[in-house]
Amino acid sequence: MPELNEPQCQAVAHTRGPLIVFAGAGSGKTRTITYRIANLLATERVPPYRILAVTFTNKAAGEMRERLERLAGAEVTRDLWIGTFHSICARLLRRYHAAVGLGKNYVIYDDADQKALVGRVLKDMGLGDQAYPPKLVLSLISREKREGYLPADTRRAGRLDGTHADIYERYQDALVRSDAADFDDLLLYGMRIAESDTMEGEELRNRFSHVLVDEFQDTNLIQYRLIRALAERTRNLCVVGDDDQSIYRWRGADVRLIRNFKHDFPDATLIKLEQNYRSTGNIVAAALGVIRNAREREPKELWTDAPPGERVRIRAFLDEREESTFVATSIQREIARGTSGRQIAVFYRVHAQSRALEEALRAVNVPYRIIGGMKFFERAEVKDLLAYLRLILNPKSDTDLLRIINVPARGIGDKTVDRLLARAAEDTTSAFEAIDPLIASDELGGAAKKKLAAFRDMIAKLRERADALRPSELARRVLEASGYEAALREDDSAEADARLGNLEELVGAIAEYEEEAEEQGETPTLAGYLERVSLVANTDVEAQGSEVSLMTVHAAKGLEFDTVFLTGMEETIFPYRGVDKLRGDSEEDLDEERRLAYVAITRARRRLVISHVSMRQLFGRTHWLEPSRFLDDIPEEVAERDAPPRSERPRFGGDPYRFRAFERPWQSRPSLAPGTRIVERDEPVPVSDDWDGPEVVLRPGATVHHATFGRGVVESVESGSSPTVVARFASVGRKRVKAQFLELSPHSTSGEP
DNA sequence: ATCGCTGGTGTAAGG
DNA sequence: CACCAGCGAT
Repeated sequence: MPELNEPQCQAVAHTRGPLIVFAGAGSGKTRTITYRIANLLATERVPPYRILAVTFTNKAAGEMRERLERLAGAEVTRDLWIGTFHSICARLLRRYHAAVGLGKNYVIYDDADQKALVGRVLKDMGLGDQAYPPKLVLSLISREKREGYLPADTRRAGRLDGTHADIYERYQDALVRSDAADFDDLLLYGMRIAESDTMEGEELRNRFSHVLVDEFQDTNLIQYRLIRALAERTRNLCVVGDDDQSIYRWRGADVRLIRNFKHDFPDATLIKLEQNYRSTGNIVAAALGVIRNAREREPKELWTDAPPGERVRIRAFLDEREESTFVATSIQREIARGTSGRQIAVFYRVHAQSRALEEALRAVNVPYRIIGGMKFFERAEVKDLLAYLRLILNPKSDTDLLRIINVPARGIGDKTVDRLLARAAEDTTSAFEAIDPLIASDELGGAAKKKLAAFRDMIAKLRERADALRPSELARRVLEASGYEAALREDDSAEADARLGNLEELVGAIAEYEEEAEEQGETPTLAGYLERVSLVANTDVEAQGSEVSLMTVHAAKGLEFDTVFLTGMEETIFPYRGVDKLRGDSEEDLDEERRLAYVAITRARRRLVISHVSMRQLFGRTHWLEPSRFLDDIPEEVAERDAPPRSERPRFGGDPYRFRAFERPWQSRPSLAPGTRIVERDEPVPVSDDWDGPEVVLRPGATVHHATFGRGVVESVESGSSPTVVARFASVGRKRVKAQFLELSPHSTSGEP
């Protein structure tokens, strides 16, 4: 295998027994994995259906399948088991659903469904939102599940206080009665079956001869137990990952699993892929500078043969508008020089940062795509149609029924719904099943009975047709029969138009699924489509044509681009410091932020531009922010900076803002202190020069605030060592004041209102 | 039953 | 700032 280096070859050639591969960023990991599977198929003659490969995203699964198709042919790859933990488990549960008490047509509840469900449980129990915030409750429940505890286990182990244990139990009961599973259930159920002493468990443990897990550093305990059980018999378990890129601790991933793999499998072969083929020397050096300071690391060192390339650019701006404009115009310039937008990405730590970037890109007509963020499948109308479809398939799903029973409005109000739920609770049935008995009772008025019956008949009728119709056709009938489409057509707002468009798109997507399924020789089914929809991540889409990609750093994992803009490199943003007091900034949290920065940097092939701002609008308030500490870890010789590292820079305002920003972010609005250079410029992009202090753009038209005079508008500026402005104040008229006594109002530099 | 307002509240990352 | 629950008005 001439295209592989020595350790890569070893990994490919390894066919028996446990194997752990530490694969550094850009070390040819995907190539190695695909070759290894191809080798198992071709040389070892392992039947494809005996190989299981777990990837982190559906997209990664698709890419791996494609690559293997080229190496081994489509007939072979079709039978391989490749997918995310969740999709693999969903697939297993299609077969083994009865073993965990699920029905054949069980539905998968997403976050919103979970929230609705737990909300109902809390209401039933008479618990207030303040004492038991649904989000917190759900995170506790999720933690229990991720550590393998169902309600009875939690209670036995005394892991939660009585009330929380009760909530958990009720919540889980409701799920079971709805014939539904949440994301954690998929994994937990899969693991339980795989470990169980039953026929099904036995069958599962004998099913695969080779198990491979990619991105193993982001695996949680349940996932680990699952694959360990699946590989138990042959012990042909290969895990691939990089502890330096472990960034999902918050959702239960345990980096110790990769670090301690050798404890569980002492005979495991250990291979390290340390040569980076992706990035320039300077980018690799920058990444190493940042990750070197992580406290715990598996000993290894990324290196490269590549020439240094250009320096990593570090740019400072006043606010996110300037930053975004700079990013947008830089991209525009780069595209003008011939780079495809598809080779360019903009990263940010939190979704909220995307807004300013979008505006700036739109202003210069650069096409872009947001990866992740508000998802298509989270739109109300899309969820509504899917809820109809799910209810048709699974009448027990109360969450779906409650979502659409009065959408569009059909005169079934809260009172009626409450009675329906009460009846369902009394009979321990689903809400749908409670419709008939409720109508038969005398609890309702004639009008309500009629409307309920009409709803029941509509769903029942659709259900009768469900098997005979193609899913996309059924979806169309739903829109018709429910009056949903008609209601939107009535409404002539642009919003209603957009919703109709989205519904059309959804029907189109279902039709697309049908074609794909048929191509693979499968029968398209509603259940099949719904499962797929539940499991696609919003990050699974990619940019098309010449679109620039915008995404969070988390979504960037596993991707690479010629040019990367890493924005918002400020303390509080990156490393992120929530206003949430429960989550402090433990060393572990900080380490994970550091690894996240490492992931971001290592995505870039040729050019890396890092930016940070002095003030940023967050949660509706202006925050004054310090440059990220991670910038200090990038070696001087590989960087080209606007401003010197924090340690060498005088603090302006005199106070340690980073600290203040953390404690009371929105109250720390320092004035423009001495040492701040005031510049007058029309060009919104600061240029780097020999200035080594903070820089603020202040020009006529800017709105400022003075402690005594209040709000004012700048008329002229005199820059210099003691910058002074003439401003007109609402209270006292025109005054000449030193800039250090002024506060700058957000966005005032634009000169717009 | 539905609309529309307001005031209080929360504000990371994703399968 | 954006969202939503809760409320009063229609």
